[in-house]
Amino acid sequence: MGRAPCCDKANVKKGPWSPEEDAKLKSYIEQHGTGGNWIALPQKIGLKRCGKSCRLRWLNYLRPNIKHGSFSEEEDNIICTLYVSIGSRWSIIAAQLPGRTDNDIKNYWNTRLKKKLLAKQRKLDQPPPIPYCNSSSNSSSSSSSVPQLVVPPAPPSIHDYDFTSLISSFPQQHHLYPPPNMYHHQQGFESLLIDDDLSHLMACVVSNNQQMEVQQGFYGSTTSTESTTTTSWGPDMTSLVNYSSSPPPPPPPLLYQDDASPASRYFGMQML
DNA sequence: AACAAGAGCAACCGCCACCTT
DNA sequence: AAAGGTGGCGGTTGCTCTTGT
Repeated sequence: MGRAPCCDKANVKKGPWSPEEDAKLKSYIEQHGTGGNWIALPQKIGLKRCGKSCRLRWLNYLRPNIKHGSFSEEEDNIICTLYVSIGSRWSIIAAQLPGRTDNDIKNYWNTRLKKKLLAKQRKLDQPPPIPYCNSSSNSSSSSSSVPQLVVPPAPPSIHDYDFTSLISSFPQQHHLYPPPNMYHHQQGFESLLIDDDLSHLMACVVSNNQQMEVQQGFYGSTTSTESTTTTSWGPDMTSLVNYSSSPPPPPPPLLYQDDASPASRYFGMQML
């Protein structure tokens, strides 16, 4: 059975709102509130609009203290930082920017900020190659603790993301969420860890059998002669890395302070 | 001046979670 | 427990304005 529409589509006006409609809606809500029922509201005030449309118009345009106009550098940084850590959770991002709506931020990201970041990244010099460790390689059989380096056929460029500038823009407290960003998705990464001096990178990938594997390497200015190591999680983290069909549910956001240990400075994984 | 392409943004659509009955 | 109603959200669309040719 199909879902009943929230309103009579045939008798509902669509498209841009007129100043009269705005005035009606604004005046009513300011005097009476929404009454807790957006669907019934348009009939009450004689608007031929869908209740959802009224809600959207109020939240995104009419409600007091809405901030219109260009975004500041600080707002840019907050949006970028949160996008990297939580993805396109626009309502959560909007909650960190008083006066901005999720729609505004979403539009801003899609039309400008994304391009701005890409342009910034293109300006970066050719980065040094990232050493990769193939976790399936037989590195443990070697007497040396230095594993064999494997150059992937098509090495993903971590420099597709400007982590340095993103991390430098972090506020005092850091929100941690598991969702990967666009880059992670493209490369199959589930999460990334970068330590304090930005020289070491740890990436979690999910292999075909849905086992999570860890690759660790060096990043940035560290000399390419440094080795990488295959890492396995400690036993207390097994539940995080051994799942059979679907990723674990996202934990609530965590906070850590700037003086937290380097190991805690990571994206996407909850510290245990 | 006219047209095309691109950018910006308001609004819509459809899905999902939660609540109520 | 199941079904229906509503709010909330993210993705997408399409209109308008600006810029380039």
